[in-house]
Amino acid sequence: MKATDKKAEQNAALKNEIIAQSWAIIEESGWQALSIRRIAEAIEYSVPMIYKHFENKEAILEHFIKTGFQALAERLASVLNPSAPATEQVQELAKAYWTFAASQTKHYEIMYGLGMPSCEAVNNVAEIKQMSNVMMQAIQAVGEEAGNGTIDHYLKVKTFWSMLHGFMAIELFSHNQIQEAPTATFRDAIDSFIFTLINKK
Amino acid sequence: MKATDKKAEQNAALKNEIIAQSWAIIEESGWQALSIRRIAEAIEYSVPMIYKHFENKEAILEHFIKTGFQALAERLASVLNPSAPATEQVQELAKAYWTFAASQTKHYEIMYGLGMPSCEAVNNVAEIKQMSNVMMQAIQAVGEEAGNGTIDHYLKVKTFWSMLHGFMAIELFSHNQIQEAPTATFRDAIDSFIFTLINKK
DNA sequence: TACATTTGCTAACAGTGTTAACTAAATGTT
DNA sequence: AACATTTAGTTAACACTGTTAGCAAATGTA
Repeated sequence: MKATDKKAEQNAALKNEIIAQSWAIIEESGWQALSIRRIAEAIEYSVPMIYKHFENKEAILEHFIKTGFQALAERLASVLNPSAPATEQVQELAKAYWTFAASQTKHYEIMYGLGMPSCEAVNNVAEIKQMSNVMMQAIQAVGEEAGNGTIDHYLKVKTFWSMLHGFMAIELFSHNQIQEAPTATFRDAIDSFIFTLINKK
Repeated sequence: MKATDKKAEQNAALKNEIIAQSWAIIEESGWQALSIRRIAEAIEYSVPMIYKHFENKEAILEHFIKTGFQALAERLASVLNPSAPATEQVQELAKAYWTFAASQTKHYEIMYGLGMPSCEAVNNVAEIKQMSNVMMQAIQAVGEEAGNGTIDHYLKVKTFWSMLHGFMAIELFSHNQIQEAPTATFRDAIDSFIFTLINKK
């Protein structure tokens, strides 16, 4: 079975090459510029070879949606420091979210920019659930630390996520890019959000 | 000059027809499905006729971005009732924003979905400024009513807008549509935002 | 060596935005 | 009325796009 293994390896290698070259194109020219023929030229294979590894073009972009949310979820999880004050953790999460969107803007654009078309996949994307779990953890911790048991955590996570993405979208919309460091507006909004977690209504 | 007037009228009529048929296509199949040839078929003219009235396809979509923000700004302005309590006005604005996005989802998708490509135009779009002016008015009123002079209104408008759009985007992202009435999550978030306008820090 | 399978390609189909070059009709001028 | 000129509208092409059917060459198996 050594031969078939080698084949499988070569197969996987080509698939990785497709992914790598696709990403190179996206990084250079944006995801709108990704075309099957450009990929084919980059991997130095003919067009139909790509369809041996991906059902269609959308599947390639979906791959980047998935890895994007995966990377984001990991980044968020990595700043979750249970020994730090809970409110600080939420701030760190927000900061990490901003930094991800700012430094991986091309990735962020695919994740939300394509968005609606490939929506069926969204609810099944485990990475998104993972992300919201991380948020949930931090938000819950704030509630507990403040002795505030009346919070609807699910509701707050959605609000948190909406706020985070809202700022990113408007930032992209207005300036076509996201500056490196979170703005005062953003930090203020996050602080306000945290405030609503602490204070019982 | 009657003859040239008639020509101008016919010209405008065809332009309107292009817009109308384009919109019909978008409403039926989404803005991704809009193509020059489909428009040409619908207006019963040949393809190059369209280029007599619009520089390119993007210009047609940009037209809908503009009219979209115009309609949104008008809707928001129409619920601005100076004799009502200021906080209630902000709530009404948020509700109106939601209702617009829910009832004119195709329009809303073009306004933000295309977004990044045609970004240069954004800052010049007077309709967006008009929208933020309406928001500014209501937010300012809350601050005054609460005797809170420490608010940075510009900052709060941006936060407000980011929150509103953030919710719409996540709603579209998760369910591919926006339900008719604002969710409890949304109303709660808006109330929290208003809370930060009232309370001095 | 003869057959079967895999590997990869060419070439096409149907669609896209965009434009150059043309015809036919309407207009203006003598 | 006859000619010139502008205008309205067309056809047909170019250079792309995603996708796939069919074929040739290389490989593995008997």
